[in-house]
Amino acid sequence: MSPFAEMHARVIASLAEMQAEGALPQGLSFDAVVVEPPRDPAHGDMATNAAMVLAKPSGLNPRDIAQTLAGRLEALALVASAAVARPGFLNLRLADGVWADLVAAVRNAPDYGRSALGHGSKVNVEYVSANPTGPLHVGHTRGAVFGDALASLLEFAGYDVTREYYINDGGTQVDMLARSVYLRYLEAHGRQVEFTDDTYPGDYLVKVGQDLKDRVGDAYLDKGEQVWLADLRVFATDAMMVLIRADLAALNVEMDRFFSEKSLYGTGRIEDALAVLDARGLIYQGTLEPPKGKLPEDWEPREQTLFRSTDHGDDVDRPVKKSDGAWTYFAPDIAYHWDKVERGYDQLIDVFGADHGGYVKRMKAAVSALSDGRVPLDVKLCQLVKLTKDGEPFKMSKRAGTFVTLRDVVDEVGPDVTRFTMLTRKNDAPLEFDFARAVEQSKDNPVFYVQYAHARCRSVLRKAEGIVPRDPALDDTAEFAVARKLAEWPRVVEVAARAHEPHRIAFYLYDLAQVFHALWNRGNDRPGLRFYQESDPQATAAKISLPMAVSVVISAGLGILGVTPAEEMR
RNA sequence: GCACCCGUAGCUCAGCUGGAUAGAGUGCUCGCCUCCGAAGCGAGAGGUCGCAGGUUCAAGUCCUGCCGGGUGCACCA
Repeated sequence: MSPFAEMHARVIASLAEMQAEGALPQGLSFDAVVVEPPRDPAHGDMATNAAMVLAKPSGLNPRDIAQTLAGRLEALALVASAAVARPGFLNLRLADGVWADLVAAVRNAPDYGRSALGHGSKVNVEYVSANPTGPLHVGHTRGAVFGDALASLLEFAGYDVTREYYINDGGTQVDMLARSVYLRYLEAHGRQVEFTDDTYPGDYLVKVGQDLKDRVGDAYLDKGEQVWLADLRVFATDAMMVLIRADLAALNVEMDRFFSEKSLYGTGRIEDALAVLDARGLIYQGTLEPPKGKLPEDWEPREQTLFRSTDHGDDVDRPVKKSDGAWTYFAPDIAYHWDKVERGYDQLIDVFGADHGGYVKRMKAAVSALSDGRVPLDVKLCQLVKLTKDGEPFKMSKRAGTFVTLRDVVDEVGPDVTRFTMLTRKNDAPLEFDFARAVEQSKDNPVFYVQYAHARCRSVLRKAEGIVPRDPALDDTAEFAVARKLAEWPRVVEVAARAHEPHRIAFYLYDLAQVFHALWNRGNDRPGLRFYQESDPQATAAKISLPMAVSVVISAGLGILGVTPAEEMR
């Protein structure tokens, strides 16, 4: 248990005692009471807002509440002092032994920070979900890294997580892909071909065309679409999914499930999902108002089958069937989310590119309607990635020609650097990814800085191999600073998991690395602070708990981000 | 025209889902490696948190309205 969680429990217990003794009125909610690290370390180790949040509902002066609470907490062995500060904060300073105990407890506890927050509830995280029409590009890379790290984070926080990829293999873009492969097939037979606007010109289809030739020989030559289209749709998407899976593997992303859009057609799944909405009176025939502002040239009123998404927070109702009776792209998406709801998830998360922002409300409306509001859907939008090299824009791909692929990035800097760097920004902030800076070995490269801290820990521990750690005796402020930072880890995990924001883990690791490096640097001036004491195994035994604990937390944190901790910097 | 996201130090960005004197990196200024664990270290300057109201003990954080930037806006996916 982290010191913060323990102190929180103590504070709540003390408040309950005060209630029992009549110092506080009955019927108060303690939900808003928090124990957190103060911004300014001079205020102490922890602070609680209990007195301030209880002042109003209890009708008491916050100072009086704080004073009474202070007296109770000071009686605890782990509290060195409790001081009431101006607005009504209660600042706590903990006994030195608390921090030493924490370090001793963490040094062999790889599960430190793991949380029961999720209570094993089922979460489905859908990410990447790129059209199977080509290799993954940088935008997908960010989504892949973000989604994967979020999934790991939720696992670490006690959720039962499924990582899922929705294959958009049902729409017209698959016809385009199939025709493109056909062109490459003709090419493989030595024919001259021309790629039009509605085909994919990328080199990655050359091999697919050749593979097709190897498989069917000249059977499809000079034949119409009706002969080969259906076969090529399958053949081409299968080939693309092989490509995409390999791309994901290069990034160390492993999905639990690939869900095919195509599998929804002709099976009644879409009809079933819409029947659920219909049963709730949310499906009707109607004509939409033309959009305000600029009117599309070819706009004309058409009667369509509509989903009354406005009943669930959307701005306008959305068509599920086109005027010709075919499904819109929204219909299978509804069915897919209905499938997820039926599979019993307590919570759904979709990771989209920012260009799909306009899609969020209708998707939330659909899930809300399908689950009667029981299953929350959180949609995380990932902003664009701007690629640069030494500050200069970096655009062309070696492979795809028109766009930079995931492979281009991973080949250049490796999966670890790719992943960490992608998480050094909040998901909804644009990300500048500089190839040169990403591999630079300096303090302003967070990847290196965190890896370096871990490598230093491991280096010390290799030197001290065979020495059994003793309980640490902390006495320097830099040592306490590291211990305090370690104490924050479980809180960071929970806060990040609750907010669905894995970047918080990356920033925390940077902070931890920073206080650790600071302590290391102090060892320059004060040899007594060094972890490895050449001629004094006893002293070393007392010192190495700290680097052990730090490496435990950095490993765990990097593990969440999907980054391999470095044993040494080479 | 509407919706969503963003606006914080010269620059790139954090800010723990309402807490105390708003932080980090970089850049700038000054001081530090004949020896030590310097792919650096220490110190300093730098801010009307886009603007204006509102909510309350407390607002960078929540609400409203503007300003500026990005994204998306009937049967395409």
